[in-house]
Amino acid sequence: MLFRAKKEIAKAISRASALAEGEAFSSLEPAKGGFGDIASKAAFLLASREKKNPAQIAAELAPRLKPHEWVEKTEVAGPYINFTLSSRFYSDALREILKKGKNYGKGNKKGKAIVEFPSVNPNKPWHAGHLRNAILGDSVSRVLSHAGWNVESIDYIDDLGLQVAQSLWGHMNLGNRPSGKFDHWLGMQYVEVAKRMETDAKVQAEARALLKKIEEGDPEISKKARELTERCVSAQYETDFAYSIFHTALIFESDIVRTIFQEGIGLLKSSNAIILEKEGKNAGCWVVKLGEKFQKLQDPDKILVRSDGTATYTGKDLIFQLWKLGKLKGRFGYKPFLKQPNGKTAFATGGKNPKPFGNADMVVNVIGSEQIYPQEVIREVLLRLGHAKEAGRYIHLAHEHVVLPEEKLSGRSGTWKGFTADELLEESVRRAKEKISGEFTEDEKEKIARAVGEGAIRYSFIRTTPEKKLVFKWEEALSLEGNSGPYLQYAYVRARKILEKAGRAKAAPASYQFNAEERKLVLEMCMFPELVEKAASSFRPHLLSEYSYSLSETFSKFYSMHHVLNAEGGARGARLALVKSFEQVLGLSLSLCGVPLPGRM
RNA sequence: GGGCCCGUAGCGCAGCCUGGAUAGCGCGGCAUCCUCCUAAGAUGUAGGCCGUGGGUUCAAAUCCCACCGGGCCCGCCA
Repeated sequence: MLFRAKKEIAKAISRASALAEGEAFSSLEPAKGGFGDIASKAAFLLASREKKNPAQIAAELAPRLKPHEWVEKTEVAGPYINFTLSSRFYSDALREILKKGKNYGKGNKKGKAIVEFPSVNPNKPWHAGHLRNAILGDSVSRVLSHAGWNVESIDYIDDLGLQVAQSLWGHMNLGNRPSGKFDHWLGMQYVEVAKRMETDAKVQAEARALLKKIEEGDPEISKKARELTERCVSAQYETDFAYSIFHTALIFESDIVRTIFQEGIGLLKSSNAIILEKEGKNAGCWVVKLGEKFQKLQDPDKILVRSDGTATYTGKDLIFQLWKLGKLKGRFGYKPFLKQPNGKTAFATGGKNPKPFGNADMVVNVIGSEQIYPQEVIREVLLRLGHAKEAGRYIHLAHEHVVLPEEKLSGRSGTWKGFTADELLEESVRRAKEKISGEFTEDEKEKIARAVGEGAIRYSFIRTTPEKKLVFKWEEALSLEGNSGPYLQYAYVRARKILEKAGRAKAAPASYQFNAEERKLVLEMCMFPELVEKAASSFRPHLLSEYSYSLSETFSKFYSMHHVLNAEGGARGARLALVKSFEQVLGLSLSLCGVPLPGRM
């Protein structure tokens, strides 16, 4: 609706000036406080072209504009031409938002996108850092989906790493009587094994031997390792679910090795993207010669296949990415793995059922920024394999890490203890519960605190841009006031409460004259579709958390200044329509950020 | 040696892609507002050479260059 209004204004400007409609359209921006609703910078453009004073041009141009019934006022302020939208526009806009309901801001169909996150090693609980990755990945999935992509959220389970071998060693030698949540218990045991490995050569040798057996597919050891990792992953996913983070499929590395590895290696070797090094320090390895594009690297050759025939991490990842992009014929067999609270089953490889997963038009990998270089290598190989289009849609969504004020979060040394995703949520819920005043049953309190506690964390983790390091402080992460998740939830609940008491909401009467606070609220709701598109195309869900906050702020102000239920005449109907659409839009926006909607607060 | 990211109020952040009207927000400080759709709220106020120095431009927090601080990367580890 706002788009159409801008289109109309652009048309009018174009008709009255030398600007093309497209230029006129891009000269439009939201007007700043007190200057109407939409501002045009067209005069600047014309001024530089005609070598005239922009203010003068604006003054001449404005009176000749005959926009549309949606514009009620055209004013000049220096070089700016400011448009004030009419009440007619506002009532039309409200009607449209209400009509579209859950589909408001929904984009056109765009193909399939695979989003990969968080790929945590399956031998420890998630800590705050993994949580940031997962929240980012889940939010991006939600946003892309609303923007029109068919999204598959995929988790890569590295069940062949040394970490798993170490945990298996611990399981076999340090006792296997888990207590408490399995991933926590296993994680603590891993810390112990890692410590021993540093000092005890025997432990190291035995763990390495186990790793070899796992990699070779030794029937007994592989089975044990798989059981261990699946059990750990199941425990990790309880955390996943507690934060409303969901997946389509879990791909185990052991299944990658079994199913597509040889084919992938073969494809690479037969291409001219990588070559077999005959001599020098990399003799016997298959490498990508990065010399041309990565000139200043200390070593411009990246090894993908070692001289013993095994693939490096980047080599394996490359093959997996080729599968995601539909470049390999091999297909995984799946089994239902976990029933998720959103009603959808998460599948895991290692079963017998075929599934149409993979073969994506776009790949988004949510991985720490320390992996920028290997991710670039993969993109470069895609290019050399002739997949230019795919390389363009191979996105590394790089993010910085969560650090503690004094140290880093480390799986091996156990600094995560006290900062696991589970402990964060528990503490957050506890703080939320403490704050609940009103008369609620214990059960209701628990429900509210769950939603608020979860919302506080999801919001605080998503609101900072991914490229910024996040120093974890309890007070900030779990903030319940001001710019925080609960603030948004509170605004939502207030709107809901009004609607519950009001009965059926009707459309705004066409003749109603909207006041300043009402206009601001509608205008902001009109921006939602544009925001969804922008957040999706830039892979920045924090744009939507910021939007949600701003929208809630506008609503809170409206709420404190104008009554709805006991408003007189047309105002009641108009405001109810306004509140109803606010509840819809904020609800949508919050669900895209993964902030749960509480029933009451 | 080279590359990437960050640097905006006491603290935590948004804005930078796509340059324009007084640089926004939260916490903390101070001062107000609950007989009224729940105050997890609203209002006001103090607080900023937008890291530094150059350049481009009619116009720079925003674009370009150099530098300074902090983090990360350049492995036959993952």
